[in-house]
Amino acid sequence: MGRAPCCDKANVKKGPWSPEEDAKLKAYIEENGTGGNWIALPQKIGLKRCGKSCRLRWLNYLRPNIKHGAFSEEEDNIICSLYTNIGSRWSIIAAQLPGRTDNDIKNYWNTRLKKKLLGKQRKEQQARRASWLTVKQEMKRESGDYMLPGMVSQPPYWPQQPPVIPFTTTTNQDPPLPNDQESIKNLFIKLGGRFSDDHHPQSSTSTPIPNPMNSSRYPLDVSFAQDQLYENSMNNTVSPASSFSPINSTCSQVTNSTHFNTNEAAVPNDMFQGLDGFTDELRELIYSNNQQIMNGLEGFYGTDNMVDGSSTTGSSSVESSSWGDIYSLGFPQLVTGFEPCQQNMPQASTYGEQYCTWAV
DNA sequence: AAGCGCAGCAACCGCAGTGTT
DNA sequence: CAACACTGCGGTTGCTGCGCT
Repeated sequence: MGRAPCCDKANVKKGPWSPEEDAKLKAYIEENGTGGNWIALPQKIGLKRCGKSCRLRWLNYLRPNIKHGAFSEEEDNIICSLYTNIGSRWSIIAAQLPGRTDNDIKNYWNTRLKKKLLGKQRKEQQARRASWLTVKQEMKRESGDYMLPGMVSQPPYWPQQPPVIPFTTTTNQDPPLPNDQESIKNLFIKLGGRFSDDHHPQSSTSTPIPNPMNSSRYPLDVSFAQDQLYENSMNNTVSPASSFSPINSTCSQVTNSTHFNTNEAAVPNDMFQGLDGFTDELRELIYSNNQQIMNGLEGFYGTDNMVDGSSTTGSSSVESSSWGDIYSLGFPQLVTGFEPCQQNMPQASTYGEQYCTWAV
């Protein structure tokens, strides 16, 4: 049994609003407010409109300070970044962009941004494929047929170098575009986040970890000792996901805790300080979203594979999720910070000191 | 100039969550 | 505590304008 309709559909006007209707609605709300009852509102002012329609018209068009027109580069970046972290929570994304409505952002994403980013991604995939073929030919030429039986001839999914986790639309191979980096940084600053290149406080309980990376490429103070991670994972006390990811904890547990597992993995207290400035809601969303991804990864890899990092088909699990191709675009995610660590685990000892830096 | 296809945007629909009785 | 009313949200639809042939 469905819900009763919110209004008598036979007696309500549908379609575009006329200037007269707009004027009536605007004048009434500016004078009296909505009265907390949208359903009754159209009758009060003599509009043959559904209350929901009035609400939508007000929120998306008539409300003061609504910003119409082209989106800026910074707005693009914010939308993309938040979308990859929290998904299609348009109202929350809109809350970060004053003057923009959720409907506006949704339309903009569906009609332009999505295409723009997917086009970019396609180009990058082609470039990667081309460069892999070149490398493969080069290696063949230099050392003959080096493939052992059973080895899979395919491009390595994981980067062999410590990962760059940019706040941009670029892939992990590309340096972040300064503007993108800057704009997202501005958002985090606006939300109260702290950046490693703002200042470098070491919390009294944190382990001083030398970071070989250029800090400007790792905007948040969220370093983690990868060797330690690997050891803890191999000890199999807790799965890697639960051992150091915030996703199995509440925000407060994460931000207040020094240890994420039972094996004395000293994780700096400020590991997730970049999230401090987010609203609780936004943080919860980011955490829970990444938990979903991680659950997906665990399901795909199996816990054992996640521990020993032996899976060879990792890329598809994320890319085939409902989040689709967008996830491989390289926007900041907790999980993408995690994945490269997993990949590098088997080589961790050969790298010596190697660190996985998280972008949030 | 007319027809067609496409992109962008406004508006609608239905479900889920929350408050009230 | 259940039923109902209302709001908020995200997905989808359909209209409109523009460019191309």
